[in-house]
Amino acid sequence: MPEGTTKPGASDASRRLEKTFDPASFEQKWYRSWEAERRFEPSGPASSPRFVMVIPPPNVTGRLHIGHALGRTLEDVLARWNRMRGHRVLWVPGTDHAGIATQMVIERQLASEGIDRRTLGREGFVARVWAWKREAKDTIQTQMKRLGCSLDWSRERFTLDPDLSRAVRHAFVQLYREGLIYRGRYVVNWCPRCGTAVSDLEVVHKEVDGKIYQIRYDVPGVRSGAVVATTRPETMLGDTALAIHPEDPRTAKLRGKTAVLPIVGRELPIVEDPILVDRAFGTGIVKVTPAHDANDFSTAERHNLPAVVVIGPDARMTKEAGADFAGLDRFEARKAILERLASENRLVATEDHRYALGHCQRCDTIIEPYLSTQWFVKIQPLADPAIQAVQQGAVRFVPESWAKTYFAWMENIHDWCISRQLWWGHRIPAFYCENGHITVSEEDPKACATCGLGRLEQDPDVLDTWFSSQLWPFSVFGWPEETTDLKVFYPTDVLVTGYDILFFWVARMIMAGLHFTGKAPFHTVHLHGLVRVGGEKMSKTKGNVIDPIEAIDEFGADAVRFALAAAASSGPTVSLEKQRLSGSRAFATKLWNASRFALGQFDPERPDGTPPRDLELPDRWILSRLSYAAGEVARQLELFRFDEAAQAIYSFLWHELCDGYIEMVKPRLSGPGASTESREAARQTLYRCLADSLALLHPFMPFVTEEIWEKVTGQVGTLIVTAFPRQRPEWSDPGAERSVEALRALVTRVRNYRGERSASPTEPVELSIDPASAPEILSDLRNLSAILVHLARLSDLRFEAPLEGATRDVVAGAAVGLSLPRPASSADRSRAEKTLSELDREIETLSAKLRNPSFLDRAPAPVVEKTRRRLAELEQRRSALSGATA
RNA sequence: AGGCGCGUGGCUCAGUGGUAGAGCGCUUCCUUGACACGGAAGAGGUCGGUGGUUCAAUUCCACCCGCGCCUACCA
Repeated sequence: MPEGTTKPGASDASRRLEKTFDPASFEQKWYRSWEAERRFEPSGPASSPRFVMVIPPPNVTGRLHIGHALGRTLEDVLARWNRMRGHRVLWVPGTDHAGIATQMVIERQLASEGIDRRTLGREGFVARVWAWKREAKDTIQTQMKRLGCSLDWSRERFTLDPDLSRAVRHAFVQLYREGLIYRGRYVVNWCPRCGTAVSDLEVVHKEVDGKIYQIRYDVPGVRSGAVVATTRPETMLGDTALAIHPEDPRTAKLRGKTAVLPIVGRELPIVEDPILVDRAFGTGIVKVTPAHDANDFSTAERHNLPAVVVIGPDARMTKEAGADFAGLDRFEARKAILERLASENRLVATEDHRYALGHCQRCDTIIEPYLSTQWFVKIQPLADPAIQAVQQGAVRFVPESWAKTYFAWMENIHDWCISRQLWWGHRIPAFYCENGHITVSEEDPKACATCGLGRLEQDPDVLDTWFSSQLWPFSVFGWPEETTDLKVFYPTDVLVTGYDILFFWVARMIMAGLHFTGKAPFHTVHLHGLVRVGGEKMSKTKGNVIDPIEAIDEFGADAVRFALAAAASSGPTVSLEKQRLSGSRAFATKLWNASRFALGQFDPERPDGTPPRDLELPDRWILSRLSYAAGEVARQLELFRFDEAAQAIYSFLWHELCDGYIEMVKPRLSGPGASTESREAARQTLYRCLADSLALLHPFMPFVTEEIWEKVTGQVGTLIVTAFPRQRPEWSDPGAERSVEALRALVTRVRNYRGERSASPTEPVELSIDPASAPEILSDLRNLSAILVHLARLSDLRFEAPLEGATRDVVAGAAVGLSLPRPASSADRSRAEKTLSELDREIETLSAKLRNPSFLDRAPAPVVEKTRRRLAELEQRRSALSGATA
């Protein structure tokens, strides 16, 4: 096959598209072009509205997954759409150091080399992480460029950059001085494997099947002693009291007594505590282990009880646990203690028990509540304004149902443990002198602020990674400096992210933004769903992971983007199947081929897309539909309904433009009988539809639309800044829509009739339209008769009452007769009878309704009227059809 | 335990107080000068169950069943 057989006048290669659609051949070219033309930087007059987003900075732990691709696609759709509607758009890129997650990645790497991070030392280890970070950042950047993200790379940031680190330090110092950061000894969530404290949010609760043990403690003076229940017998070595409810008659005899801790022999006061003890549960007696349970810790504070740490940071029993158990792992200790209790006859009962147990979000190790000195943010004073901001509408969630979840969490929020016993992150700016004083300051202090001692040591710990992420919407612009960028681009407009980090990040950004800048960091939060495949979370073990780059290689970036946007409904899951990807690629191919056809019509002179005055019915119809589609895309995008917006442009382009309009006008474009004026009207209309479709689709499929745009308009790389098409009231033409829809219905009816009569598509069918029917569309139908004959492949079309023997029907209000030059078979007749009985059923339903007095009485008049009309239509069809079969 | 959400054709999902929609898949036909990653026609659903409100419920309410997710200090 000779490539590109030339048609007369079609020799200009710049106006031709290759026969095969190959996205890889142009994607990178266009991204480089946009970058070179600095299209991703905010531009346009300062008076035009701005649209600002910050990227949720991906962790520098590795590669982006398909979930990132979803979020970035939605953001890019918004960025490109707003750019095209004339906004000054800024979308800030960057990455997150992701303290614990990244440190773990490197530790795993080291482990595979047989190295422990401690042998490298803190500096050596951190240097190694930095080297990794540079690599990971490049990978991530390349991935986002492949996806087409129109991020302003000149403003790229990293949470450990010097200026962002300064923001972190400033925020810490400010909160400390305001009394909103404090240091203290409390029970925190401790991961023994990671060797660090974690926040409540980093603990994943999972149901486990375990046992609950009842243990008898001796109580001098009470023969039966005290039986307590526990799921964690190993912690009993750290008991410092028993607790009962002050109003529980069952345990009244224990009041004021002292119990003896088995094995250890320690005397335990029996305290009365209505908060800790639930009268309705178990024996009504609770063991109090202040060092290993947060509730017990606060109980101990209320009653002035000591805390004994019996499990160390490595989850092994401490010296305090006694010589028999010290050094044992916590679960080995449990076994040993149970054996001892059993041998002492103190184990009263062992029952199966299902309960929730905290696991480390990162490594799945069972979390140990651990008494240690940590830094905390006092959160209530920050949470209150953040609650109000959402209540008062300064920040809104889309979908709005997330506000409920937000409130529920914010209203029961606990202080935030922000210190981490890690090496990778922002070091806590607290310095200790030998006298135990703390100096907190933005610059490294030379001497203790309290006693002036010169020898200071900085706190070895780092901050929770989210402490810096919460500052992201303003730290990227140079806060706390009053930079120009901060003034111009903050607060931002929209934040797009998955709902899984609503608490981790979104809520904290709102709190931090309000506290540090006095402004909510964005007015709208769009929370999208999580990507699932076949209803399941993607996981490497299930082998259903879709890698975005592999998908782009296979289907093209535009198809990946379109599939993601089209799948992004308002629900909590975004279901992505491979078939969706191939379906989106087919759509891109369809656009490609339709454009090839159109380009063939635009020679030798390129139309300018100005529809002439003497438009014909199909032209007016498609422009009316185009205008509607343009309005619909914008309306849906306003609502963050990316799926509906994608659907609107999809069905216009494929079903109306390609299947409808192009097929209707082919004879006018290339047929011998068409007049120059008629051809010109079709060319201009086709050009307008194609150019506007490219623009409407560009936010979703930037590469292929830019590629075709060049061929269609002759402009290179300008689609990205072309005005987004708007709904045009002057193009709205309900009359043309009605007539052309009627035409399409007639064509379908004829094809359908061939099916009923088992006729081949080429068998001649005669159609007659009764001129007495449907007077309002009759003249339009006469105008459209050439198209009707062509599309329906009619052998004859007459505007007269149906002939004897024809199959009668009513289509779009017009009484028609259809006939083939051969008699109907019995099969044909039974099909017709089936249609009739279906009609009868529906007629009966409707007339029953209209016979119902309360329906007539209470239903609104338009509904009754509509029902009447529908019934009349059905009866008309019925009598037409039965006339033919009778 | 509480909260939120979901249960619609084979699959994945939209949607609405007035006799159900899309994409994919399936069946049949069509290699017609843009496109077989295509065109045409078609089959396929008591909208989880039971009650209630209503002239009318897939849509609103209650309860139940099933499935997710989030939050949670019941020893």
